[in-house]
Formats: sequence, C-alpha cells, structure tokens
Amino acid sequence: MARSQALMIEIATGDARPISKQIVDGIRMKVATGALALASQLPSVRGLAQQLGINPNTVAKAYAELTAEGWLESRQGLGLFVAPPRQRLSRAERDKRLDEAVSRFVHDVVALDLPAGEVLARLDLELQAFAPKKTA
Amino acid sequence: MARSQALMIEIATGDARPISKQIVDGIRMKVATGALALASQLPSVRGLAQQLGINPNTVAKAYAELTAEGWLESRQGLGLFVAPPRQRLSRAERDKRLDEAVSRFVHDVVALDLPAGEVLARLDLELQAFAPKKTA
Amino acid sequence: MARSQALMIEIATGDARPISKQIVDGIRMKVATGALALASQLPSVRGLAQQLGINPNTVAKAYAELTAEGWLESRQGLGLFVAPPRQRLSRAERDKRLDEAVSRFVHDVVALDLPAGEVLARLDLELQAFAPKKTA
Amino acid sequence: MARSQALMIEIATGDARPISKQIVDGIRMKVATGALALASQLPSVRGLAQQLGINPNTVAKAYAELTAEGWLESRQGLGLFVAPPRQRLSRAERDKRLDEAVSRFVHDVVALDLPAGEVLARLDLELQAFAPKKTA
DNA sequence: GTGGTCTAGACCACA
DNA sequence: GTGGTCTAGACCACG
Repeated sequence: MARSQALMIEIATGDARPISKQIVDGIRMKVATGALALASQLPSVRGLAQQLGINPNTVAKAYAELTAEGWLESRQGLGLFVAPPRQRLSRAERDKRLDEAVSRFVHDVVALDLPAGEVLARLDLELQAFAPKKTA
Repeated sequence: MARSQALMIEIATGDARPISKQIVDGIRMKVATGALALASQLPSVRGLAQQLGINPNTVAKAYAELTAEGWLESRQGLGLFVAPPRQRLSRAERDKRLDEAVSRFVHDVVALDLPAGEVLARLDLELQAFAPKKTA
Repeated sequence: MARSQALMIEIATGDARPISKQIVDGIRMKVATGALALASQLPSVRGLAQQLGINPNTVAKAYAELTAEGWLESRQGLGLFVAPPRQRLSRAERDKRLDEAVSRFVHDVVALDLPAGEVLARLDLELQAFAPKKTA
Repeated sequence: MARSQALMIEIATGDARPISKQIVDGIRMKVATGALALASQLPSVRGLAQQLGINPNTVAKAYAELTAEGWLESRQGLGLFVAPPRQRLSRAERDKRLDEAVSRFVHDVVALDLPAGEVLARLDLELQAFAPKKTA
C-alpha cells in the first residue's frame, strides 16, 4: 500500500489548464475520492516528470502546492505521502474560494444563454461523481 | 435615447480577474439580464476609462471583445450600443464551453471538501438571479 | 513536432487592411487550406514581430483574435498551436455574416460597372483555391 | 424628370457601414440601375441631411465622393445632377478595385467554412439583381 | 466628439 | 523561453 507504481495521471495537450494545474487537480481528485490511499507514497519528482514527458520543475511546483494545501506531506528523506484528512482550510477561506468559483462559473455560463435547469443538471451529475469518499 | 449615465461597474483591485475581463463580465451580465436595455448607448471609451481610473486601451479591449461576441455593436463616430440578442454559437460549441466551465468548477470546488448539496444550492441561487431577462 | 520555420506571411504597406488583419487573414487562410497542419506550432509573438518588422503587440492582437475564433489554441508557456477544426458559429450567425459579405461585395463591385459574368468567373477561381482542405 | 422629390434612401442604424458609405452605395445603385434618371437633380445637402436626420457634413462627403467617381456632376449655382454614363475608371483602376473586393470577400467568407457552391449561388443571385440597366 | 490601430516598454505566470 | 495584460501616447477615419 505504501509504494505507488504508476499514478495514472494524464496530461492532455488540448487542455486549457496549465500542466501544473492538471497535475494538482488529478492528484487531488485521486486523494479526495480515495483512489490514492492514505499514507501511500507518490512518485518522485524526476520519475513523474519523466513518465509524463514534462519539465521536473512543473512537477515540483504541483507537489509544493498540494503540500501547502495539506493533501500531501513530506517525510524527511523518504519522499511525499498522502496526508491524513484534516480541515485543510478555514471556513472563511473555503467560503471565499467557493464564492470565486461560483462567480467565475456563472460569468462563463451566462455568455452561453443556456437554460438554468440544464446547467444545474449537468453540474449535479458531475458533482455526484466525486462524493464517494464520504460514503466509503 | 436611453443614454446610460454612470454604468455602475466596479473594478476590484483584489480581484483575480484581469481588469478588462471584469469589465467584460460586468457589462455582459447587465446586457444579459436586461439591466442595460437594447440599443442603449455605452459610456465612451475615454469616459469609462477616466471614471474607473484605468487606461483607455483597457476599456477599448473590453469593448472590442464584447463587440466580437455580439453583445455590442459600434456605429462609426457615434459610439457603442447594445446589440439585438442573437444566438451566435453553435450548439456543439456551447456544449464544449459548458463542459469546460463545469469541469473547471468541479475541480476547483472539490478541493474545498464541501457537501455537494451546499454547493448546488449556492449555484442555484446565483443562476436564478439571471433568469429575469426572459420574462422582461 | 511540425515546427513552422518562417510562415511566409507578408505585410503589404500599401494594403488598405490594418496590419493585424493582414496577419489574421493570412494565417486563417493557411490553416483553412491545410498549408498549416493541425497541431503545428506558430512562430512566437516576438519572433514574428521581428520578422515582419512590427510591434509584438500587433502580432499578439492577431493571435488573440485567431484564438478567440477557434483557429489557434495556446498552451501556457509553450506557445500557440493550430487547433482542431470545429464548427463554432451557429447556422444563423454564418448566414448573417455571409449576407453582410455578399452585400458589401455587390455594393463595391457594382461601382466598377463590370459584366457580372466576369466578376463571377473571377470569384469562382479564387474560391476554388480553398477547397483542397476537404480532400487533404 | 429634372426635379427629384424625396430620393428614397434609408439609413439603417444597425448597418455596419458608415453613414456616408450607405448614402454613396444607395445613390450609386439607383444611378447604375436607372432608378435615378440621367440629368435628374439631387436633393440639396442640407435638405437630404434634414430628411435623414444626419449631419450635413456627412451628406456633403458622400456627394463629393460620388462626384469624384463621375456618377454626379455639379452645375454652377444650380445643384448636383446625375452625370452621363462614361468610363469613369481606367481598366487598371477597376482591376485593382475588383481584386481588393474579391480578396476581401474571400477572406471574410473562408472563416465561415461554407460550401463554395452555396456562396457562389448566393452571389450570383445578388449580382443579377443589379444588371437591368444594361438591358434597358 | 466617437471608436480603431499601432508603437513602445513594462510586468506577470508558466515551462 | 512562451503568451497575456496593462500603461502611455500617437495617429487615423467618421460625424
């Protein structure tokens, strides 16, 4: 359980997100859904960079962000591991980020002139797909 | 007719969005909700720039984007006006953009570890605020 | 891969079109006809600006327009690339733009008092030059 | 035949063309198709400006352009009249303008990705509508 | 007066 | 290195 073999993360060249964000999102999702078990080890910076064919600096930056957010923790000389779940952000900080995400989403979507019902249904579907951790 | 006096748009320095995008979002929302009536004139590039304390080129860029998106139309030597609504984008393109917005939102929000119900309720509230256009 | 070496685009000082539009038209035509292959990289903003002897902002503006129109897509920190083809505009919007182009062309050309047959033959010739994309 | 009463020209506010070009196009079309007979008098600058609700300078500019192109001629102290048909432009000048119009049209229309046949059919239709003068 | 274009030079995030 | 944004100031066409 401690050694992760490949960490199936994929970099989509057609994706609008910067590569580092794709890594952050991918790993965070795996941790949140339990696909990456608690205390399992992550691939080394150089290893993941080579596997994905990208610059090691980009991987390092992603790891640093995940560590700062509390999803990962480093153990001296051993590497990076999935951190135990805890309240990573204050309520105020989470509200602020939620506000930003909601505001951005609404602004992006209002330009499309789609019925609100359709948008909500679409979102509901996607959000449900990432809840399993709580029930497991 | 329908001279807009001040166009209450505010630039938030703490906002992560670039200034020009804040203007685009603000005006697009006003047009979409009907707060800016069809055929009403917008403040001049130089006027709005002065009012907001920013460079006229920044306002011009925002206006150009809104014109390209079909929300505004320019009349040479006269100014910019709210254009009649039309469905500019194909269904496929709107679906693509909705997918991107949803994906981004989910990725941003899953990091907050909030209950899906709360997130959906929050979004529902915001989206409903932009329905009045249809009935007006 | 598919690094474009020089991108033979030329700026005609005697051309009535603004410089940025000349660039947009030139690149769009190359993409539409397949002269610029899918996923090939474009010259850098600074590089093309130097090559053409113009300001980098002018190139950036042209690139931004092509990106907004869906011909190009940017990958952060890497550069701009030819995007996969898609049908961005609704049928209604394309009809509207065709109407405008036709109307403008007729108004411009009627002033020349040329036989309609000659004009149509000339246009037919030019339009056929842009069919190869489909077969390639 | 000499006194023109109203000169049914309409300024469309939603038209992308500058007002002066709308006037030039409108009058030129009427002369080319014979709707405005040879030697008939045009409304005065002030009269037409008042009728259209626009700036007299705009009308004067349009009249000046039509006179320079040879469609109208002024008779000292009497006013402007439709000039007798003659070769208003050299062959080289006409070829140059035709090239520009064709180039612009092709560039505008290639962005729409419409079948060449449809575009040509559309153009043929519009061009035929303005040939009657020759046959009359 | 209006918007549109271009130049020049600065600063930022990302790789 | 890459593109993206902003400022500053100039010039143009149109009304």
